Amino acid sequence: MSTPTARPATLDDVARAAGVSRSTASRVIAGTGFASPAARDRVGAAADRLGYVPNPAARALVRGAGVRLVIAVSGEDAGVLDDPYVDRVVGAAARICAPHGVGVALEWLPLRGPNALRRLGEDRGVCGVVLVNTTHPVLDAVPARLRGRVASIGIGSPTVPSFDVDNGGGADAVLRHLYDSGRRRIAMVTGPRWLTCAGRSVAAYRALMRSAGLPVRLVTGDFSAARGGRAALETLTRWPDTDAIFAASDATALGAISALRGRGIRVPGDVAVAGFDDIPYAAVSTPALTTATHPVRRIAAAAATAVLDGRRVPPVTAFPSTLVARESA
Amino acid sequence: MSTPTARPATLDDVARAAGVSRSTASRVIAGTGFASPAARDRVGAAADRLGYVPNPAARALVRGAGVRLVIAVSGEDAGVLDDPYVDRVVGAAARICAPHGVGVALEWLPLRGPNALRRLGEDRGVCGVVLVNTTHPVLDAVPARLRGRVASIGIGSPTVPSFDVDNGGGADAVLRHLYDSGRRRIAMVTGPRWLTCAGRSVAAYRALMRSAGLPVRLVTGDFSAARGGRAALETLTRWPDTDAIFAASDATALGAISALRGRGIRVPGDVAVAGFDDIPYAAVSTPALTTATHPVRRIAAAAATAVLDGRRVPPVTAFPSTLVARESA
DNA sequence: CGCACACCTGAGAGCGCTACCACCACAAGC
DNA sequence: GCTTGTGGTGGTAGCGCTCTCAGGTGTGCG
Repeated sequence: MSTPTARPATLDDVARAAGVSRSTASRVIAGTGFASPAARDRVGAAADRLGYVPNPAARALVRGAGVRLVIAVSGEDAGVLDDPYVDRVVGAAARICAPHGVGVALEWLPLRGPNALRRLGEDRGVCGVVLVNTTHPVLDAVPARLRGRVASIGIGSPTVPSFDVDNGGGADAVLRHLYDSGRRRIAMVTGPRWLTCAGRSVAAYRALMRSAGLPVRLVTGDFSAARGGRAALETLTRWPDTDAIFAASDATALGAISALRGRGIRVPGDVAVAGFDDIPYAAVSTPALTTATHPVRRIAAAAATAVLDGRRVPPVTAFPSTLVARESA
Repeated sequence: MSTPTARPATLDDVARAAGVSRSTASRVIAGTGFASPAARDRVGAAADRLGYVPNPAARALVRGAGVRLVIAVSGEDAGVLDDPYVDRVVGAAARICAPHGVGVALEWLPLRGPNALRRLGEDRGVCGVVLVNTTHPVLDAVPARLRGRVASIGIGSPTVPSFDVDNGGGADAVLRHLYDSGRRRIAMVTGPRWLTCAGRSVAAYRALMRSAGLPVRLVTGDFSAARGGRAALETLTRWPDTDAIFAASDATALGAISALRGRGIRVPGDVAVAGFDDIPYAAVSTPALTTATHPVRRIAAAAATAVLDGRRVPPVTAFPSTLVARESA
């Protein structure tokens, strides 16, 4: 019923208890190779009885596998690791990894210096890397050992599969909603300029403005609420007749609404504001935020799964984004 | 400058390159035992040149150390893992663990069945556990192998150190603010009933109400926005003259404000609403949320550090919580 | 009857590392 | 001279597991 000693059971203990060799026990536990039903039953029973859990370190050592999945986040400085978005990615990945006996580590990957991935390549403890907000130089410098064990949330490359929300589709849905509700002077507060994947929504914005014959009004943001507030004010200063702001993130939108309210500008009365992400607080903000969904957890889980499985996956997986029309636009 | 082969360098490679034995190289790298300055220099140089990174699996195997820190979250069901609060804990822990070559895994620890920790005790891959929202039965069933390698965010026990925000102090600061601004019919929406640590703020509420001779109006919540909205409405139904609601979390407060607004009740005009946590969105909500700080990341980082170091720490570490007075109360 | 070909099993090497132990050189003390 | 350190070093046994390889026991077939 319980382990005789304080020491956790090893495969040897299980084999002895089941009356088979370590090899056979290993085969049964790992589910590889041949094993008679009888042996299978006895080993299974012994493992249960002793509460046997394989030692992932030993397993990783002999298989050369690694025990750690690294979430590598690029950005200006290590402060990007303090982002709620990054937290959600890490949380979702940590949940996926747990049953595999794999842990998740969070590191900042500087934009300069493509050698950062090299260190992770040398570290045999690393079984895979999920890149977040990365850039092409990084994608092009994947060490040989990590080939096929890297996924990217955002842009990808021929060798690194990409997982992301359909930025263009989501932006398009929001912008059309803005247009359909009569807005004609629509400005956009973007994500950081260096972030290529954020460019998709900007492209959708430009395309729609052009096809509708409307002016393009772009202000660079960084996904943060603080920057969103400043960007909204800047927008109204440069183009006072703006009647709608599309923010690249909900945080930005919330910051914009707050700043606008501080200036006595009504939302959505004077200016409609829409975001992107549909964070949990979007539904209970005042006014309730109109936005497009961004299934961060599902994206992160898919990226982690791809790395863990090491299977071939399509080069690009885009998760659909749908409009959530509430009150702010 | 670079590894000659595609295979990452091993300690043997370093030793050979430095012209010393593997033992000496190990001593220098691990920083244990004697080593002459000359040997130290040569090994260090060789390690740099080869880009040597120790294999954490091998190290863990021989030291019997474990490579994974498990964040074990208790709650009604596995859905608690989807909480932004949990995400922040995991993010902060993952950041602390990365330099140690340790990964973080996220698991749900059912409230029933104290044997859940037993499995983690049998798993030699687990180097420590951080309990979140746990209960006494779990704390009293720590397996021998994990003794001294468990920390709790929330309540602790004689053997498991506790790290938490000063719930009582934070609640007290918010409630006094409510009282000082003239509110006299103050209701509270609590956290889940089974969560003992949440009881501290309830105790502070009861104490203040009693000493001020005010009526106690308690409604049970669960920290969520949805429940917060329903709880606020319930409060106003049961006690229509309520002029302030203290919510045990910002999400709850935001939900309450949203629901109140839906009923045409003005915040803070008719009812003041205050939260607890000071989440990033509290500053940009409408009205800006009055709340008390809750340094989740610092708490999680401290808990992870304690587990990683394995050093003795004080049984209780309470992080101060301060009032952030904004518009909602 | 022998031979191929399943299916199944156990011995044993070895993944990369640390830690124990034996050893060596040299200095100090009787 | 011999002992007793003291600082430094290398040999080597394993940590717990997987996986290859050499067998060993059946069945079907020429």
